Parts: sequence; structure tokens; C-alpha cells
Amino acid sequence: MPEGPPRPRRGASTIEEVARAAGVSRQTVSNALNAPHRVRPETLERVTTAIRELGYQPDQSARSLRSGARRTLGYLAPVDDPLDPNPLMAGFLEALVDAAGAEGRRVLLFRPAPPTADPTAAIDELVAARQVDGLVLADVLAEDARIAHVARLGVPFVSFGRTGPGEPQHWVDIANDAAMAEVVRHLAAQGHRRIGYLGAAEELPWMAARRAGFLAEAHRLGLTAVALPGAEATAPSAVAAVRALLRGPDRPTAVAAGSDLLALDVYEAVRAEGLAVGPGGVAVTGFHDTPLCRHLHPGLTSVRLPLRAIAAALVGRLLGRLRGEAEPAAGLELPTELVVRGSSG
Amino acid sequence: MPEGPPRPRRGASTIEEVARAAGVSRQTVSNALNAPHRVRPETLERVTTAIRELGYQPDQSARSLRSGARRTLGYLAPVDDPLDPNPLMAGFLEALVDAAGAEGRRVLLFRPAPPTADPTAAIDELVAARQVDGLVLADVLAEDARIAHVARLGVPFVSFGRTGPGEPQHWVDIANDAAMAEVVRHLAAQGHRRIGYLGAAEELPWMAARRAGFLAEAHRLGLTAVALPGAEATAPSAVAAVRALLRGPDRPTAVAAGSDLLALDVYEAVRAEGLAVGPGGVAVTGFHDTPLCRHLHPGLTSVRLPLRAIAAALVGRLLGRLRGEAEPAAGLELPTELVVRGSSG
DNA sequence: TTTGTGTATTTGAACGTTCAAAACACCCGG
DNA sequence: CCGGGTGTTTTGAACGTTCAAATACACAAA
Repeated sequence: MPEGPPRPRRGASTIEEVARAAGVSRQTVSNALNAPHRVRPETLERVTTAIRELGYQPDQSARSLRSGARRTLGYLAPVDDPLDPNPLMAGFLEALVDAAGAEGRRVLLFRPAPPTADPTAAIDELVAARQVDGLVLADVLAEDARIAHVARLGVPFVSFGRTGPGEPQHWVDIANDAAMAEVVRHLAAQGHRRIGYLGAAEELPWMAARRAGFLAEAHRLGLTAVALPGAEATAPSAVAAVRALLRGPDRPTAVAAGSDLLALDVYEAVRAEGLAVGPGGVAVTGFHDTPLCRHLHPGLTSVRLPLRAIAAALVGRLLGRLRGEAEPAAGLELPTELVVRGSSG
Repeated sequence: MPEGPPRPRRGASTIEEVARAAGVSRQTVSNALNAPHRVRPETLERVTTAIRELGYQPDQSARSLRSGARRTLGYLAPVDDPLDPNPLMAGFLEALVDAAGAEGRRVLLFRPAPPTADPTAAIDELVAARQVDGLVLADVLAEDARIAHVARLGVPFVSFGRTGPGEPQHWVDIANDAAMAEVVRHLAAQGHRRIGYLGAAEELPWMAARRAGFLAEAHRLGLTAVALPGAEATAPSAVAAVRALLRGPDRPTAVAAGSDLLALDVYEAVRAEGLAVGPGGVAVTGFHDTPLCRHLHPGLTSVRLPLRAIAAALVGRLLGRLRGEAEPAAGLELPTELVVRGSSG
């Protein structure tokens, strides 16, 4: 697999050249970079100037080889179901890259190779090639094979999404149930007493938690609540189910959805029944606060995720583990924010 | 910035250990890996077995340091406008990672650091630290500072989106104008003679091209066409503009939108005017074929981008340049696919 | 002056791999 | 039996950095 002749490195200077320019030795330049306090201020100044003038930056490969630290975090991109794409993958990745960058770390993206699509094999390759210091996982399922694998391997990792009770608790997550409870309270405050919910029940932990949070809070407030299953991929049946609910006795005056896309189906069902979306007709809410929410009419009330805070917490915890600091005993749950728009008030 | 004591490397074996196990020298193992034809079949067999049994993979840092090849491609994530997020960022990235992986390359994600958000500085850092062999850029604008910068630096790169006439033509793109022309022909085939268009005119090259393609093809077919500006961020005014168009004389029977999100505004305008979306009322089309299309009622006709082909072409061209092969003289334009749904037929 | 102590700097070695060239083994024609 | 390929394997060096230990320096105490 020759890459061809190693092209001449564009003006890339080495530590030796900087040392010569500053009239010091290799190691002093290294110290100026990695342990400035060990260098006399006057010398530091001279070295810094030379570094600046030569545009020097340490070769990351050489640095990694010698020190063992890769300064890179791996992000295992979830195998995306094209029918049910993760609506916040892009936003989360951005936040993750920024959070890592703020700590001087880069993010290496990888995915299971398409034919087998085996995530554990992908992890093994990356780890064996020593390309990353640690891993960030997302979309964690119950009994997740990836978590079990990295835990067994002893690879430092954190996950966006909580891990099972028997596994290491290195996760950051949102409080899905509490978020839906807030939605319910919001609807109750608007005077709704009969409310519906559209969203899958079991397959995905976060969807299950939203549903459970909905039902629990509705019960606590003494509301009449009906939860419908809604598979993201089967829009027609979801619409039909909501329409039937709206036609039945005790028609709900509000319907919460487990995602923004599902809320679209609710919009359709409400209108097909000759009703209006909004506080006067049937109130609707979504989840994720995708750009879609602002483009709907009326705008869709939704739950916004603190992606930047999540990413920062993940990176912080992972770097903490890498430094060998005492590990926090439990996962971290971050609060969401309810964004109210015309669809509910 | 110490990473702490270099943790003991989990069972990571070295080339020396493999060599010992197979009873050969360092270099023979290296050859078995990088130039198998130079190794006697019998020896190759023995080495391969040892590699498998020890789970050996070459340390990427050591390999990079010596050979100069990083086996990693950098992807400069566009600075995303939260009001107008790139709807295919996630899908494109997936495709890119897979395409790179198929060639044994990884993708390193990076973004301009938030305070200054200067992309050229981010590029300089990555290149100076010699972390990647080449760059993939996206969302290329006219007179793009990033393109000019990498061209001046001499960094190997390719871009998703065409570069200006004076710049190197290392791009892969879709034919935005041809895609919209196909939409127009589709609508004409459905009997529409008066059609409207909603989409920005100038800021973004791809939006300008879609608009131009729309107008050109409508003119060629002798249709009556009206194009409205539609800033993604200002939904209310877009809706008002479409409504005015629908109320005016010579009401169009079809409206094409420059993106799926803008099509939502068209849906709203059509309904607000008491009309129906679809072939019977006002036909509507979008662009990008996001999951949204399937969740609308009726489903939204849209233009699907060949993201996997684009990614494969980009990676192929970039690796070609790295191998020093003769460069294709011009950019590559790939065809889109019109996905017809209920909104137009 | 000597000794000690701490700080600042330098030197030799090592990280794990591939490159370049040398060594070895074998076969062929003379 | 020798010289010259050709094909395979080994050896020494190098990539650019940081680690670990050694050295030089400055200054105070003996």
C-alpha cells in the first residue's frame, strides 16, 4: 500500500531547527512547549519567538510515538437507520469536535465497515492501531454490545446515553422522562386535561423513557392519558392511530410526540379530522427541537437538548479518566429546555 | 499538558514480537504487510499466522513517522448556521467515512476554533502538526477563502462543491441546475404550465444554480415561471410571498422549492389559501430528500443526492493526487435522482 | 575555598516502524 | 569451479519527538 514517494514536507520545521534558531537544545524547546515553568523566562521568550517565526508545530506522529498520548478521541458513529436517522447526529458531532478542540484534542470518526457492520471489530482495529486515547459512543442501547466490548478491553470510554446497571457508569445523558414530564406540566398549565402521546414503547431506551415519563406525570397530575405506539418508519399507521384517537370518546385536546418527525404525523391527523393545531384546537409538541420546528405552521413546541453541555461533559470525563483521576461514581444527567411555540401556547 | 503516565498498552504487540514468533526478522514482517509479493509464500504464511495469533496491528504513529503517510483525511466541518443547517451534513459525513474506510483511510474531523472561527487557522494547525495526508472541504462558496488558502499552501485537497474558475478544479458536485431542470420537466409532464419557485437567489452558489436551472428550463419549455426569494431563516415572509403569488393573476399550479424545509412553507401557503397540496391542487417539490419528505402528507417529491457516489469520488480523487497520479483536468458532476411522491403526482 | 542545593540546560536513549543497502541462497551458463 | 543474475531475508540507520539521567550554573552556607 505505498503512498507514493513521501512528498517534500511543505516548510514543516522540526524541533531541531527551532533549537538552532533560538540557540538552545532540542529538549529546551520541548520543555518550553510541554513544561514552560521549567524554562527560564528569558529563554522561554527566545524559544517562543523562534517557534513563532518558523511556524513550528510538533509532529503529532513523533510526539505520539514517544509519549504514548495520541491527543485524539475516537467517535464511533452509530449505524444509522436511513428510515429513522438520528436527528441530532450532526449537531452533536459539531459540539463534540468543539469541546475536544477546546481541550486540544481532535476527533477521529469511524464506523463499522459496511459488509459486516460489526462495531466491535471496528473498535478493535482502531485500538490495535493505537490511533486514539479513548472513545466516545452514542445511541447506547440496553445490553449494548459495544459497551460490553470496550469495558472488557479496558479502553477508556464515555457514552452519550446511559449504560446498563451492571456496566461502568461513564455516561452523560438527558433526562428523557423528566423532559416529557415538563411537557405534560406545560400542557396541564394550558388547561389540557386529556392528552395523548405518540411514540415507540420499547425498542429504544430513550423513547421508552419519554413514554414512561409522559404517563407517570400525567398520572401524577390526574390527567387522562393515552399513549399510542408510533414507529418512525410507518407514518401512515401512526396518522391513522392518532386520527382514531381524536375521533374516539374523550378526545384529547393535546398530543405530545416522541420526536419532531412524529409530530408531523400528529399535525396531519389533527388537520385530517378537521381540527386546528394549536391551543384552540389540539395542542402538539415534539422532541429534539430540530430546524423543522420553526418551519412548521404553527411553530412546533419542542424539547431542546443541551448538546454543547453534553459534549463538554463527555470530553471532560474522558480526559479525567485518561489522567487517571478518580472516577465519578455515576453518570451525569443534564436538563433539557422546553421551547414553547405556537403549537401549544 | 501532560497526559499523565503513559498507561500500559493493553496487549499491544510490536512488529519485533511477531518477528520472533515467526522466526524471521523485523523487516520481513513489515514486507509481509506492505509488499507481500517480496516474501516467499511459505514465509508469508508463517508470518501471517503469527500476526493473527498475536492480534498484531502496526502502530499508526510509528508508521506515519517513518513513512510520512498519515493514512488519515481531514474533513473541515462547515461553520454551520444554526438557522440554516446543512441538511445533509450527517449523511455526507457517513458516506465519507465509509468511502475513506474502504480505502483504509480514517477521517479526522476538525472545525475552526469558536472564538475567532477562522478556518484558515484551523487548516494551518492541522497541516503543521502533520496529522492528515489531505483535506476534504464542503459547502464551497464563490471566492472561498478556504480554497484559496489550501491551494496556496499546496495541501492536497478536494471539495464537495465547485471551486471558482481561477482555482484548481478538484471538486465533485451535483448538477444543481440540471436537477431543477428535471423537476421542471416533471411538472410540465404532469400538465403544469404556470409554475413558481421559492429559493434564495445569490448568497449560496448552489441555491443560485437551482434557481437559474429552474428559470432556464421553464423558459425553454415555454412555461410561465415566477421565482420568489426565500431566505431559509425567515419563514413567515416566505409564506406570505407564496400566498401572494397564489392569490395573484395566473396562479401557478405548481411550486418548486430550493430545499425541503422551504417546501414546508409552500405547503403552509397553499393550505392557507384554501387549496390542497398535490396534483389536483398545487403541486410542490423540495430538494435534498430528507426524511422529512416521507413524513409529510402528501409525501414530498424531492431531489435525492448521490452522497455515497460523491464521497467515493472525492476520496478516489484525493488518493489519486496523493499517489501523484495525473490529475483530472476538471471537476466531476454527478447526477441526482428525482423521487416522486404524492405532492406532485 | 569548599561544599551543598536547587535551578536550568544538555546529552544519550528510546518509542515502533520503514527505508536503503547489504548479505545470503539459489540457479544458470560458461 | 566460477561469475552473474534473481529472489529472499537481514542489518543498520533514520523519522521527530519525549524520557531519564547527566551536566553546568548560580548562589548560599560551612
